[in-house]
Amino acid sequence: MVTIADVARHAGVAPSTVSYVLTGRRSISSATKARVEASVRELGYHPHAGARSLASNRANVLALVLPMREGMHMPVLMQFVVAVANAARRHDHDVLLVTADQGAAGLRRVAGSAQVDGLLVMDVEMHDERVPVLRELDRPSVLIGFPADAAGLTCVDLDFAEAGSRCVDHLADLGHTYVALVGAPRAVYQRDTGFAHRTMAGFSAAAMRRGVSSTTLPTDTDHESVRVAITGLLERHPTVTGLVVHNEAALPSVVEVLRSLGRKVPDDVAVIAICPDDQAERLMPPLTSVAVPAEQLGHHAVALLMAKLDRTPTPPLTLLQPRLTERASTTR
Amino acid sequence: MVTIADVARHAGVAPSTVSYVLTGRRSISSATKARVEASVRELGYHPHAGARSLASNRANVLALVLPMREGMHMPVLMQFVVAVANAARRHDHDVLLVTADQGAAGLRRVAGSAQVDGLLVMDVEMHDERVPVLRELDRPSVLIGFPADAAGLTCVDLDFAEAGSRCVDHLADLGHTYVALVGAPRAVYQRDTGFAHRTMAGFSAAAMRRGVSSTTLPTDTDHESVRVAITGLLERHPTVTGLVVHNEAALPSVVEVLRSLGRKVPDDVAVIAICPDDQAERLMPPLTSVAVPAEQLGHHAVALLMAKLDRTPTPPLTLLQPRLTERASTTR
DNA sequence: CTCAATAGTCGAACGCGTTCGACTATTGAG
DNA sequence: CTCAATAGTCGAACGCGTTCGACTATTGAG
Repeated sequence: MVTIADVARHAGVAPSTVSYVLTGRRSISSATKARVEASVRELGYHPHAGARSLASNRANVLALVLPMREGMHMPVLMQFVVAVANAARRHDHDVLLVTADQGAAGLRRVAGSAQVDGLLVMDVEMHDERVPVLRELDRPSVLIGFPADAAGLTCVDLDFAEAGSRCVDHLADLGHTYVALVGAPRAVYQRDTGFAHRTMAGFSAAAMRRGVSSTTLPTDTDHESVRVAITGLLERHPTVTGLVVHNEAALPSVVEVLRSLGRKVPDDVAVIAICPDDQAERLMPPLTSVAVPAEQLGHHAVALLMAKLDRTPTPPLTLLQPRLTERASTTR
Repeated sequence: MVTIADVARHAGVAPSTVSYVLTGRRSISSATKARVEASVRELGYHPHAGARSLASNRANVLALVLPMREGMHMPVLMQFVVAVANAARRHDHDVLLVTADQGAAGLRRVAGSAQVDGLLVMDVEMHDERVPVLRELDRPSVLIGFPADAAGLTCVDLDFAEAGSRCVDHLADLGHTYVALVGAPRAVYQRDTGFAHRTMAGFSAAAMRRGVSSTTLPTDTDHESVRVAITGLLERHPTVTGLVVHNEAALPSVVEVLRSLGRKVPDDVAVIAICPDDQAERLMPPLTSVAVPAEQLGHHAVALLMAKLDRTPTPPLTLLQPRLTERASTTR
């Protein structure tokens, strides 16, 4: 293994000089800098991460804490993970995975051992056992999603209330007077998942504001449950002409059930989904949708965490604005 | 921050004794051990990861190298990532993410800086630029999937040839005499992705062996492409009565196109998918399927890598056997 | 031209674990 | 009972970077 001493010898300078070239913490003459950089390249030198972390008190690693529960929508999750890893690299940091089932102890472990400089916590719930732990850690963190009590924390998320509201506005603009929200499985609401609640709140508030009638129903993801739910919905509320679906996994079934009931999309029923664009595009007809901007969220979360590491002040709460894309499921 | 010296002082022993209690590398009297462990708990001591890595030459971190290209199936990927992270924890290791776009340089960086003890490389292609790099690294690695030249490497994967073959056998057992493989997008075959080729080879070989006619076609994932492909297939080969679909993203569209063409599943056309169970269950009718055992693959890959770290001999090639689950799409 | 400030470089100390050799006390074989 | 082997513990050295203080050479202000 090549050490900084080898590089120093090769370049004819002191080890500390090599360090200053690499970290840029003191000015170095351009001649020396060039010589050292050539030696680094020639010897294939990579600083020992452990030694660096020990000496500098910086690991250049961020923890990415994955969601607690199953039933998360995998594609969005994965997009997010990749976005975070890439954004971190652009800031010269790596990403260490901490999975759900390690719980709060996992956070204490990676922070306590100085394995990471900061933490990114995904899919935070309203009453999340990890939130108080984050507060007591000596390392900065950024939450994706936000808990009931966000005091002293930095949170970032899609503005789901605005997403729900935007969907209703779009339908109201098209002349619909009775709209329904086909939501996440009941369990998601029961465990107080913030984003599901916020979508619903935005949806209902916009319906009030626009003077359109509205109803909401939680929906499981298996085909039979969706069939029962949608059939029941249209029986109880026969004049509903617009659906907002905030349940990625149930989406294909919703479309299929409408067809089997003889309801044409968009002529009889207009449909808007809150889901990734590629999924909306793949269905028949392609669905008007509001996308969860996983990549943008990931980048933003990393940027906030890096700012906190630099002790730059950061806003406690960032809400990304949703983007609605019109497709065939709402325009006749 | 609490150090080993603090713990030693608190327990009234030498730092080295604390180290021996924690690592178990020398025998310690149970009285001393208990006292040290109590001090560790009381002080909330976590060994500094960098110092440990520097002193012991072991980071207790594995690199997980994500796939090179887009178009991977996200849910399976994510399942795999989580399975790897959990399995690694059970062996007292953490997982560092290395994304595709870092390429071979990323592997050199994390290995060269001693940030990781070993590497897990996902979705290896037949001619993968990362393979020669893995060979020259001084750290062990395990590949998921396998390249054309696997000499000196350890690989693990689902036996996709057997998966393709199992599907044909199932259809042949049910009396089908003409079967088609609806495969991945053409691009996947063009870039020599091993698993797609192997499924096709197993499919074709089994058809020969069983004396059933067969055809294969690559398929893009958007609805329109699937419609064109399936319609064309059934026009050119009107007596095809069994489809094997190895393309998760196209699956909903395949089912939908068959319906729109008036072909009943399973009465007119039987369908078997190679896809995760939950997806097969969610479609209508639920599909007979061969699952990609992401979790099992993840565990196995980690177990192999840990064995290599312990210098235990490991088989160069491990193929996990596929499991076929019968559902409504093949039984009348 | 003088003196303070800055640029550039070095050497030593330090960060926090693990490991090695040495030592004492205990155990067990004969 | 003796002596070798083992169990248990300690202290020092070590791993490899970064950072601090010190020093020299150079620059720039007046």
